[in-house]
Amino acid sequence: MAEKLRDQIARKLRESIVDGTYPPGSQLPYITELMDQYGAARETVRGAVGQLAHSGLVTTMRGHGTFVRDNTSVALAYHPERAAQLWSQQTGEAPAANQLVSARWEKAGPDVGERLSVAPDKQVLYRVRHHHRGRQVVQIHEGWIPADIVDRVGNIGANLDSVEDPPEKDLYTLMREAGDSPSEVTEDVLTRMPDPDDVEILGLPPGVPVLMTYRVTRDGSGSPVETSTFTGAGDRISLSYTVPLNQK
Amino acid sequence: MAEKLRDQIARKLRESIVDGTYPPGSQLPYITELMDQYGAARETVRGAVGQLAHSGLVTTMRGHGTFVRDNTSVALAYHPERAAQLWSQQTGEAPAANQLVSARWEKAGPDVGERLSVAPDKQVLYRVRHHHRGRQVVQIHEGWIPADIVDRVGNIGANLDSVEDPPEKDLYTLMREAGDSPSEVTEDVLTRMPDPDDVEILGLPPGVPVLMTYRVTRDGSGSPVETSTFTGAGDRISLSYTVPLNQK
DNA sequence: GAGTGGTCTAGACCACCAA
DNA sequence: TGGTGGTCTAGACCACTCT
Repeated sequence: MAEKLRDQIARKLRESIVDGTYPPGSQLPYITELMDQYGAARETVRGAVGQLAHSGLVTTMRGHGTFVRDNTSVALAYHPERAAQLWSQQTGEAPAANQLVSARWEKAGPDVGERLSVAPDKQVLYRVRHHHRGRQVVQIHEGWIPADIVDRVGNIGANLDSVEDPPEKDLYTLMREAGDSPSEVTEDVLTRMPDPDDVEILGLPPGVPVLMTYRVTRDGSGSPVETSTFTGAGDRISLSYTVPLNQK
Repeated sequence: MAEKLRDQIARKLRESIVDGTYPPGSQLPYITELMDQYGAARETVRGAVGQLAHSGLVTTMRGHGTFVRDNTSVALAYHPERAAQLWSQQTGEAPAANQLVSARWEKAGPDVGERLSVAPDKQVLYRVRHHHRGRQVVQIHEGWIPADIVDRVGNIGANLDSVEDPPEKDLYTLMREAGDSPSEVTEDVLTRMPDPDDVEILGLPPGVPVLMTYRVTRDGSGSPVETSTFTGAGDRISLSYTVPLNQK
């Protein structure tokens, strides 16, 4: 079967982008020009451009035109080993800001309960943080801590009433001081398209997926002391892991 | 400003999906029914359903209807520590198959050269593998090995002519036997939307991103012995990392 | 005001599937 | 054969930006 007109337009535009005819930041022909060029109707051309937009290749700006997106810079890298400051820029800039958005007690529920090895009806401290870079949120951090850990660590509770997150000691340091030393983290990484809430909070353009990280932190005896879910903006986040290999 | 009709239809359908009115696997109303229900034109309804499809929530099947996708099972997990067998199913099934697709000598180029710490014009062995689960490819593995490593390891070359990948010793084992023991891997994880090639090879439905993993394997002295790029199907792949934390 | 992309329509025709 | 979703059209009107 013949190639659809819309797919053909999209393919040729895509080829022109990857071969450098339209470098990052440059402007694609106007929709009206593409209509003339391919003898296609408006909605057909828009469908073709829409394919590129949903692939994250271009961005459309009403009143201006269509522009090639620059996807070369995924600046922020997350290293689990450095949970203390959580963020390090690959360029060596300062860590990203870290804002506490909400904190409350709730039941663990089946998912979090399994990750923390506690019963689903146990109370856990649920906290949400937004990691910023400039004014933009680049990652949503949801964390759950069992009640007995909170009791021992104690001053986590001080954060409950403060929305502004001071440069306090991080959770891992507090846990060590309380005797619940975290010694190992396991992180499962997945990807998916964002839901409307993610788009809203992270300010995601079309065609950008999110990185999901499910973390469980354990103490020396293997008992979970904390679990977290991270939702990162796919165009601004990368994760970095360094793992030793078992020698033969 | 009023909510667009298309967005309104999409939002209500989305809400009906998440609240269980349309559970995974169930069928959404036909386009013609939604046209009547909302008094909207065909293309408007299709745009709304298209939003859900691009979010990975539903799948449309010509001649049948629109169905809610089941995204609960991301069965395959990748553990870098177990590079020997590369894949382990969370359910404990056998590792996925591993097919050598191509192998050839080429110049490292700037990107691979930097990752391997060799000059861009140095020759490297470039190999492509497809990781299968059943008949489907779930991950594309591109690997680059410097010429001097290949010389010492030697029998990597045996794979050059074979398209079927026998259950041979894996690369890490061969390297250890040759004295180039890999002792550490660094993996950078990103996500993006697939390009048409990815869609073709991985058989990706609309609205599914890919997981990109950039790996560098180093020996005991910190010299790179291998680098790889993994492109994983976002609906069938997860990565799993376990990292020890530095004790205070 | 002129030009951009965004929304929406009513209708035609095509490709695929089941009975 | 009848119903499904997919493609494409020609045209109207809207929202936004710059001059």
